[in-house]
Formats: sequence, C-alpha cells, structure tokens
Amino acid sequence: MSRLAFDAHDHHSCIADTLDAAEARCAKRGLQFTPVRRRALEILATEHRAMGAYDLLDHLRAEGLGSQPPVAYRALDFLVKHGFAHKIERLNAFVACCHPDTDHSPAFLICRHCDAVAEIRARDARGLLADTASEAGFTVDRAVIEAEGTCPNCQDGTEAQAPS
Amino acid sequence: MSRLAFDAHDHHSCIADTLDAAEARCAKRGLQFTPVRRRALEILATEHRAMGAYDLLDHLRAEGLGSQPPVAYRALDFLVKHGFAHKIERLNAFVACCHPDTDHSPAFLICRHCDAVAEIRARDARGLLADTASEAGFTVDRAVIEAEGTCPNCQDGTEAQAPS
DNA sequence: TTGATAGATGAGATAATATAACATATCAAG
DNA sequence: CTTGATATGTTATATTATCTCATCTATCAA
Repeated sequence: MSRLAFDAHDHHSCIADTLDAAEARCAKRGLQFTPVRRRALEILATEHRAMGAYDLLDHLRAEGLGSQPPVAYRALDFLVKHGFAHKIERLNAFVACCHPDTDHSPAFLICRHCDAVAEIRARDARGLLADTASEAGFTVDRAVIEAEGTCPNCQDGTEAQAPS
Repeated sequence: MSRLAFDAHDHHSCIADTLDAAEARCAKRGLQFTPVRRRALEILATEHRAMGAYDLLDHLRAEGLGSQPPVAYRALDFLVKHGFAHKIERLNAFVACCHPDTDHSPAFLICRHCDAVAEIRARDARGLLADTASEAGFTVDRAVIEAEGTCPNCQDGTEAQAPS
C-alpha cells in the first residue's frame, strides 16, 4: 500500500494525486465533479485529517461555495458514495481516501492523542469477519473497521502532540 | 458462543441472565447498580435491539425514572463503560451485551432489512487488525467492528420484515 | 455524631450532527 | 424548445450529545 498518513510524505503531490484520480474516475463514469465537490475533496485532502461536516462547511462558506449544512452533506455524500472519501463512524467525521485507484477494503487507525487518522487495508480482517458472519447465515455488504489507539508519532513518551 | 440474536431463543431467561450477571459484576467491583441503571439495562435487554438514547429515555420517562437526556446518557455511559452494553457506532445506538460473563471482543452484524443487531465474537479479526496496525507502529486500544448486511431471517425472498 | 468526600441524580440550557422539504438552476438528450 | 435528470440554494427542523450547576446519598474517617 502507499504511505500511511502517519508517515512524513510529499503532501502536495498527495493532494494533487487525489484530485487527479477523482477527476479521472468521474470522467470515466460520467459523474459531475462540480466545483463544490472538487473543493470539498481538496479541503479534506489538504487538511489531511478527519473533519466534521460543519468544519468542512466553514471552509466552503469562507469561499462563498455554500453556507448551509446540506451543501456540505451533499458534497460528502457524493464523495463517500463514489469512494473518494470515507466516513469515520466513531468520530462522525470524514477523510479523503488516500488511494482511490485501488479496489480497497479500508480500515482506519485513529490516534487518541493527536487525532490523526490513517487508512490501511484490511482485506484479511474483512475476510475473516465475512466468514464468521456467513457461519451465522449473515451476508455482509459493508463493514466498518476502526481501531483507536496510539500512533507511532505519539508513542515516544511525548504524548498529546498536535497533529502535523 | 451463546445463541445469536437472530436465532429464536428463550428471551425471558436471556433477560434474567443479563441482569443477574450485571448485578454480580457490580457487587464484585463495588459498582452501584442503581435503579435507573438497572432498568436501563433491562429495557435494552427486553427490546433486544439497538436503541437510541432518546428511545431509552422515552421508556425511562414513562416510568418516572428521569426526564432529561443526561439521565439516559449517564446510564448508558455506565453500562458501556463496564461492558454491560455496547454502542453501535454506525447507528448511534446501544444494545445490551449478550454474554457479559466472558472476556469478549465483540463485533456486530446489523441487518439492513429488519434492523436486528447480533453480537458475535471477532477475536481473530481483531488479532489480524492489531497485527496489521502494529506493522505500522500503531497500538490498538479498542476496535469498532460492525458489519452491515442481511440476516438469515431476511434472506428468504421476503425482505424488509419487522423485527421479532 | 459529625464532617468530608466521592459518586449519583435532577433540571435547564445548549451544542453538535444530520435531514426534510421545497424552490430554482443547469445541462444534456430527444 | 422542452423534457427529464441532476445539482444547488435556502429555510426549517430533527436527532444526537454535552455542559453546568444544584442537590442528594452513601461511605468512611475522626
């Protein structure tokens, strides 16, 4: 997989890649990558953390791209529906998807100290879960897998750091 | 593990077991199993589904056990904190724990059609998740694992049934 | 018995998250 | 052009959760 959000990385190109990939997928599928949607994704990617819908709305409002909650929720619905962003249920918040190209089964690592959220692949864990479920006769459509704990940057004695 | 919530079972004794186990654990740990807390757990166990805090509050209010939201949230906090109930993040709702005796790593199966929620063990899936996380230097304290899909009772052509 | 303390409850207000409902706009296809 | 589908603007409201401060209760030590 690509770099974890915990790692240092070239964030500028990471934003550009995210937007380019989204643009390409929208074109391919005939989806409208409108200014609000594009900008919403860009804000999520730039902030690089889980943002609440109202956080996002504040940004959009400051840029004249809409002032009421439905604007943010609609953009987020679109992004989540098409896999450009994910909702973190535990936080009632949203993150840009780090690798929208690949067909992925995301799980999330949420740091309690610095609030960073990293997306990882959880194919195996999902498989196991689906197996266990099917023994009970249950068919899984979608699974929420979110781990809370301490990220590598916050392990080093110095806790409760601010996010980078 | 004990029976799944999807299965038919002796619900009366299931409620009694839940309450007895909670009472015993509170006694052992010096926790106050007060009337509101006890009744809250009893309501959750009786309804046998994921209930919102305000649903629970409605029941409590009808019985004169409190009328304001904090009453319900405090009782739920207590129950969740001590493992007598769980929060389903995906639904912002709460369920009584089916087997509070055992040291368990719960995961949940949420039926989209009838809204039933079953608690299963997910020790293996959790282990895999923790392994993957630790490769990234992340230490997991707690994990939310919730699968949405179709329960065995709703597989049989006749969908969108009411919960039992 | 008294007082101190911690935990639990009561009550009012408000914060934070999310959706309903309806009007208007945009745009591509026929 | 007009129709239909999708997107946006706006107001209002629903749902979920917490803050604050006062009061009460149980326990324990002096």
